[in-house]
Amino acid sequence: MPYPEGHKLKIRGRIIESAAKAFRTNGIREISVPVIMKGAGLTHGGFYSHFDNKEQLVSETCRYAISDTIALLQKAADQAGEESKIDAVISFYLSPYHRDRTEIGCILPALSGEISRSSEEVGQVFTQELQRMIDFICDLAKIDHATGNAVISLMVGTIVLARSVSDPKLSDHLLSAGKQSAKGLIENST
Amino acid sequence: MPYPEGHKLKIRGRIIESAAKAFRTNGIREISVPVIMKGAGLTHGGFYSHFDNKEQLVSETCRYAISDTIALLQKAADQAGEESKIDAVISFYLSPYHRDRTEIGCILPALSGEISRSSEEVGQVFTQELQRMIDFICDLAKIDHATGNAVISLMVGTIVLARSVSDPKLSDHLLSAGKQSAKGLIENST
DNA sequence: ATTATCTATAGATCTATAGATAATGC
DNA sequence: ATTATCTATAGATCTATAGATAATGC
Repeated sequence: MPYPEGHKLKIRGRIIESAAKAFRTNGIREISVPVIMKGAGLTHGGFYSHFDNKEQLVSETCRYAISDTIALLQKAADQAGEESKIDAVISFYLSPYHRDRTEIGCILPALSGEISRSSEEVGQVFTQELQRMIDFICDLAKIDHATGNAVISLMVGTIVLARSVSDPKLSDHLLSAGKQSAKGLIENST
Repeated sequence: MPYPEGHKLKIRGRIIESAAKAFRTNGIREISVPVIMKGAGLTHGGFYSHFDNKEQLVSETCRYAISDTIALLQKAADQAGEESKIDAVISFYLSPYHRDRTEIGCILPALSGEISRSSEEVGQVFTQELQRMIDFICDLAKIDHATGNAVISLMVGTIVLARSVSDPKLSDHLLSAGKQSAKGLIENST
């Protein structure tokens, strides 16, 4: 067996990480395979020995990136007291920090538009991972699924708009209005 | 003066309409100038006598498309009784019909991701038009701006997710949860 | 000896431009 | 005579592939 055990898998992981970062910042269709490979320290020719095509990379990156975000939110929850875990998660998600750091942020607001125009396979991965994210929020806030769905929709929509708007004041207002209303939805359901 | 009065302006309008339809369905970066021009019954060479570049078309199309959506929502409001105007607007926006007809629907959920990566000029047009949409909702529901912001964010986020998800049942749940919560937010604010 | 990565390239786009042609009002 | 549109093309991408080269374990 040439090359160390799991070498290829490690490289594959690095390609996905590079893709996640590039997609989050620039969108899926705007980032080329050569750019992704360069981000992983490789040349573009080798890409096709790791993935069948770009679409397959998109779906694997989608899974990786949403898991990554759930872990990030979990960390925010872990740092808060029992009573305020869900508040901490919402406050982090709807913070200016998260709005401004697309390169490490949630892909739901950044890439949903493109994902809705992607293949069935990408849609299925997205659905699965979104479901996990909804469950995470419902468990944490101890709310029913209907409220959980609405809270996630509100969080995603708020970041979508806050990132699109060129007026910083309006953007901040969108964030704080979203935060207040998300917490309101949760309180009114329990 | 060759060609009838306002001929060029009419053609220009047709290019924007064609762009609006194509962008809504396929996204901005995925649609080429030749395809847009074909949709307007023209060849691609003439495009640059109407617009400086593709970016300029994007910003004009953005303004046109959001105005168009506000008019559509106004129509939904007009058809409802005084007490239920805002409900009619929310119900239309969060209907399966609107979710499934991206080609005539609101561009906020469809194109915000790409718009946040567009030029400053596009961002400004978007901001102005979003502001008009927020005002429209606030006036109609007689709510403060904070609640209006959250209601729009919730509406946009709900459609974004409902369109990305491959499971029709989850998609429907997202719509009805969004609808219920949007109405709840409005009731609790007045 | 075997596998991963790189080099080079085919073929298909894309935006944008220059110059030719067609369509109108005078 | 004047303006709008079309034809043709330059130059820069993009995805994907084929074959050469480099890197490892035996």
